[in-house]
Amino acid sequence: MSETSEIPVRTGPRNRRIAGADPDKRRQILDGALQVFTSRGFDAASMSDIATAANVSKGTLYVYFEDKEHLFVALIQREREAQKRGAIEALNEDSDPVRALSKFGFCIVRVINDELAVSAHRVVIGVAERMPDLGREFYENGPMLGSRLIARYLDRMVTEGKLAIDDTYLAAVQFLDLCQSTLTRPRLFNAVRTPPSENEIRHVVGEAVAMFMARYGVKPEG
Amino acid sequence: MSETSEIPVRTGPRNRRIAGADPDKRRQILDGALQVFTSRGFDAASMSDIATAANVSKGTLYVYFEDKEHLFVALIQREREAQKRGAIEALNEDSDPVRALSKFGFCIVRVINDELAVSAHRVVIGVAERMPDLGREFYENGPMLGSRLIARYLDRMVTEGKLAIDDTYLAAVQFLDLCQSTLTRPRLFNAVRTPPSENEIRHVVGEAVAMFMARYGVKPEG
DNA sequence: GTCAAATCGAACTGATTGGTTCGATTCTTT
DNA sequence: AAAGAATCGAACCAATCAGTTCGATTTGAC
Repeated sequence: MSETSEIPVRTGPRNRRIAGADPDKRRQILDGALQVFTSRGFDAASMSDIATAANVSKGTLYVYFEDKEHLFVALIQREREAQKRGAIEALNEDSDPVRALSKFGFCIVRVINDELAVSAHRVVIGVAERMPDLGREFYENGPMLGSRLIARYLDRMVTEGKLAIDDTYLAAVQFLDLCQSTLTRPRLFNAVRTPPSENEIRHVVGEAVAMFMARYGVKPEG
Repeated sequence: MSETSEIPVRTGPRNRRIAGADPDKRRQILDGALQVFTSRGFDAASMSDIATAANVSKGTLYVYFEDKEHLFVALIQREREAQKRGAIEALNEDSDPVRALSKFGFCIVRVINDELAVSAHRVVIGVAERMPDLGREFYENGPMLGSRLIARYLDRMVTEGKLAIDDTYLAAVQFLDLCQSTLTRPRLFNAVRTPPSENEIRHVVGEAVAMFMARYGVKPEG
């Protein structure tokens, strides 16, 4: 499940690397696959194209990945993992909700609207009907995880009396959705071809925080 | 652009129907196409399967639609049109923002999370990279249109002094996103296989309205 | 009932693709 | 330098699929 990104460098007899176990080559293949999959989608991406894009022979491709679907899954997991790391380190432990939420919202919205991330989203959603497990896994370890992270932070703020929230998970999702209002959806549909500027993001996140505090902030006095 | 759903019944000499102009047959084909496209996605859907599902010969299929892509576009436009009609009639003219927003939110969330609508969303997003025009068109005449509708209503409420909003379009999108928090995204990724219950929808929409009013409602006094 | 046109259906074409094979080549270790 | 394994690359196979063709059959206006 998460033995994806860190493959130990296995060696065979006589201390020689085993076929399909070179992590650099693996990365190289995944990079090529990323290009092709994200620019054409799952079905229209041909294995030959991927091999070419990765500067690898088709034979080697199949030494590293047993078939197209496994390659795709491995790729998605790698990307998801990268997002996860980004998100986790973005949630700093600022004890001021406004500062913490602003910072986190900004970071995560920027990541989510990045070219590659949007493409990956599109592809996963596109195959979700035929590969429900992949869709669910991606969702649970991506968006849902981010929400849970924020929810935990909100829990703390509630016990510290800095926020008044009944359902912190719902509140977390609300916040994340607000941060993306007008930004992410048009990108998903490819109606806007470039990521939002940092200023746009800052503005929308600012409004999100304002709305969030209007609802869940504790009044200065009773 | 929107001559899609109402094709006049053209007739040829001797008052006979022209090939590929029977609206019933056209509907029949689109219905079959809907089944196949939504259950398999654009690429994996074969024209033969569609012909079978529609109870129509492949030859006839190609009489009515010049190729796979045109068929798909026609189908998406029909579905989008249906959604549009649903949304427009849902926005009643209640002068109480809480009631109006609750009603509208509920209706639109139910429509959006319906089985077919979600599938259509998935497919459009999935091909958005290769067919950007379709994606944009679908977005602008779907989600974006809904937002604009609400924005107009909000404008009115603002001039009537019932709400205090700076950017009504942003507020509209925020509201729609709030209404879907925790509901639509997992459905898109197929992490939740059934539409939310009416009670769930009511609850989330209720929270959305509460949050919206906390931010944009005018204080009773002061 | 007749006749023309629409539809059927079933075979066919040409192109693409996932996946395999295998001898030639390049690394890497000793 | 020599061997042994990974990699290359280019041909190859079987399957699938978009789109076409055409004679047989149905339909509907007269």
